[in-house]
Amino acid sequence: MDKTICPKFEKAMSLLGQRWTGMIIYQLLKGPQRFCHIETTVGVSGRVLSERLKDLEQEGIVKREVYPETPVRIEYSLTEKGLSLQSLMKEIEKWSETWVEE
Amino acid sequence: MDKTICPKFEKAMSLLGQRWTGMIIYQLLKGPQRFCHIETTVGVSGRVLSERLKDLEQEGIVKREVYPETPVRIEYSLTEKGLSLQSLMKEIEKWSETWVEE
DNA sequence: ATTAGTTAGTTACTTTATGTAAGCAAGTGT
DNA sequence: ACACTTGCTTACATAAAGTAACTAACTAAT
Repeated sequence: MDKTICPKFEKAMSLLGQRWTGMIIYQLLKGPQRFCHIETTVGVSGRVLSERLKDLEQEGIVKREVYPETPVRIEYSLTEKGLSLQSLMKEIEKWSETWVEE
Repeated sequence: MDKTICPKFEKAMSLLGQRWTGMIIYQLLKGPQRFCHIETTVGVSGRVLSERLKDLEQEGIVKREVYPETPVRIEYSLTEKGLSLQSLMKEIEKWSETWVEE
């Protein structure tokens, strides 16, 4: 029984284990989308969504692109690093299908 | 682009996406262990650990066993449902090794 | 018999995170 | 000028988490 926990794992967990972060990534795996669409589908408040997207951008997981249309369109999408979380999300999906009851 | 999110996935996420929950499960995958050992290795406060262990027991993920020795020994371990999270944890580990820098 | 030490918590209080709802900037449409 | 859009931010209220002291139940030592 090891006394210590891998710091990389710990960092990954402190990211994914944050409220809403997983749901936001899961939602973005469906394709690039704008702020208010994530807000309504995920059910997170704009205040927190804004915070999370900034964190995820900082971590290189999410990319933000501005299209100066009218009204302005800003699209959030996953980077390579973000997309690499797909198999992980699939695992959670699989687990939930087997073990979670509605 | 789907408008809705699978409720089972959502429930799994609200569990695993809770602060400390992932770390506690990860730690318990190393084997059954007692309260204060989890507390120190994971670095979670006793107050929250107590709360989480109750939730996880309720969800059927963690099992609590009392050994009336001196001083009393109480061991927490994973149930079958809890152990089934191993591959998921391995995925997070794998991802963190590839993408997280210390 | 009193004092100290053990584990597994709980309790009261403080700090941090999140929710809620209103407001703002920058633009178009009427 | 005024309403309407998106993508936020701000101020304030509530919920969650951290901290440290305390308790229960027992042993071991003084």
